[in-house]
Amino acid sequence: MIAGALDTLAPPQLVRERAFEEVRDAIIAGRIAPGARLIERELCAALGISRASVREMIRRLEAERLVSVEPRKGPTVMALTRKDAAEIYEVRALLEALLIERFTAVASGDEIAHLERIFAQVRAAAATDAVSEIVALMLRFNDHLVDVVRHDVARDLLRQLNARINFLRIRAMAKPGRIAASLEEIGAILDAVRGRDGARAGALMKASVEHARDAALEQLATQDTDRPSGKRRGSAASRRPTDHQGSR
Amino acid sequence: MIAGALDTLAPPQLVRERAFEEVRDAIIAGRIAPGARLIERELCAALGISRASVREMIRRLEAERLVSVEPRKGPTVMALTRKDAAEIYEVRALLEALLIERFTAVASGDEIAHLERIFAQVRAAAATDAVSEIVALMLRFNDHLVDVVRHDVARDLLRQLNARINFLRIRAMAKPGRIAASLEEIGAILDAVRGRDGARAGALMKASVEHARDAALEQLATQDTDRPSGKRRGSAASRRPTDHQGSR
DNA sequence: TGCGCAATCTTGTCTGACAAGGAGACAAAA
DNA sequence: TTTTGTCTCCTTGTCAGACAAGATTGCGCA
Repeated sequence: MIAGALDTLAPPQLVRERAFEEVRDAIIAGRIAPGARLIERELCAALGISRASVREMIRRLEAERLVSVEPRKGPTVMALTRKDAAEIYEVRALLEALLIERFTAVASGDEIAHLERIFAQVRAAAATDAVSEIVALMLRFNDHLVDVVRHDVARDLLRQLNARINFLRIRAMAKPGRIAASLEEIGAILDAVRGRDGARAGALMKASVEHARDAALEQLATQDTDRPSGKRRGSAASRRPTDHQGSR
Repeated sequence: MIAGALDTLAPPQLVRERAFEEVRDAIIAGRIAPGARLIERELCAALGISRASVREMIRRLEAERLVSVEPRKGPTVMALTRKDAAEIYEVRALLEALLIERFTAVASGDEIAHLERIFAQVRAAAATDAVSEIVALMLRFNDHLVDVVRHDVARDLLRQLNARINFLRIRAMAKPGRIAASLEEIGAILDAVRGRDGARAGALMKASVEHARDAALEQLATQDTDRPSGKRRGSAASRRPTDHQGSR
């Protein structure tokens, strides 16, 4: 039996896939500003691919709500409204609570130890104030939960939601005191996990994400204009041209 | 000032949009069998559109998990595994509980009355055993909740999840006794809503969806093969050709 | 019966084309 | 000066056709 000794071969990367990942990453990292238009020609030139492939990629960005497309106007990078952000955090709270609760019920000692190892990395990153590093590690924390719990649906949904708020999470985490609060909350969650108290771990997780939401909304409060209501256009970022320089 | 007197015009229906809706409806209604391959050329012919449009539509079906695409093999209609179904119901339970709880907190008397009117329609349909009618009305029940609560994120996610399990819901609802049980549960939920007891309404909703899940899984238990594991192909439906006859 | 190879499909990608909707510039009219 | 009409340019939506390379299938052969 060879199974286990070899990894399955990575399927040949399709042009449209790589293009999607490239643009998605640029959007969630904020390298393309919210509100910026994505013009097919420019994408073709920047990525070196044909319009057909660009358009297929855009359909996917659209379905994942990373861009919004108005017919005959083309896609613009989605600008997160305050309301969207609040809703995403709410759903995240539910899903992550579910995951940690399940995890507490089914994880082996090793798996819990691995979770704690990730937490240690988060703390290490926190010591250096590497904010986006911290957020990235917290995503790995999540990944471990879904890996263990094997909840594909929750994983997909969280991936989608996290992509939309990634930038906001980083901004929120940069708030003074936020890192320390986060660490403490996660510590408490891990205590509950160690004590195999799933209900408690779930409740703590839910509360933790809701705190994160509050911090994020405060960040947004200063300069966000709730609903992009009808007529008004050109709110700062939206007329800036797309910015591809960051991508290889 | 004219604003407010007029509604914004509906955007012109794009070919790719109509095609998407057509195929999506065929899939969720089961007119195209799970596992069936969707061949581009056949879709072009059946829908009377070009390959480019077909391919853009497929990207969206893919993102919504209605088809799964393997590179260079093309899309096949997603076959719901037992595990997927269980997970979808779990997330649905969380989201719908959230919605009914919010609804209970914010709904006006009129809005509650409208919910009860929809429930009356469900009961009417139940009297005639029109199973798919019942499920459709229950979706409208949901729609009313999200309309009132205005939770766009939850609405999107539920729409996506419901599309994937629609067919299963219908099958589960056909089980003897299931309709009566459902009606009773919804009745209890409405009582809680009327009494403005959000926590109770949420808990009842969660339990109700979980009951539905159990019924659905029983339906699936009889003939489902959990994971489509690697090599094995051609499990009954998957070699059946696509079936477009139902669509205009 | 089982295997290997060639013929046939099918997908992935590119190119080029064209109609029609949107946006901005500019001139004419009130 | 503000409003309206017109023109031009840009961009999207859609189509047709082409071709390489990976998948399938069926057939002949052992």
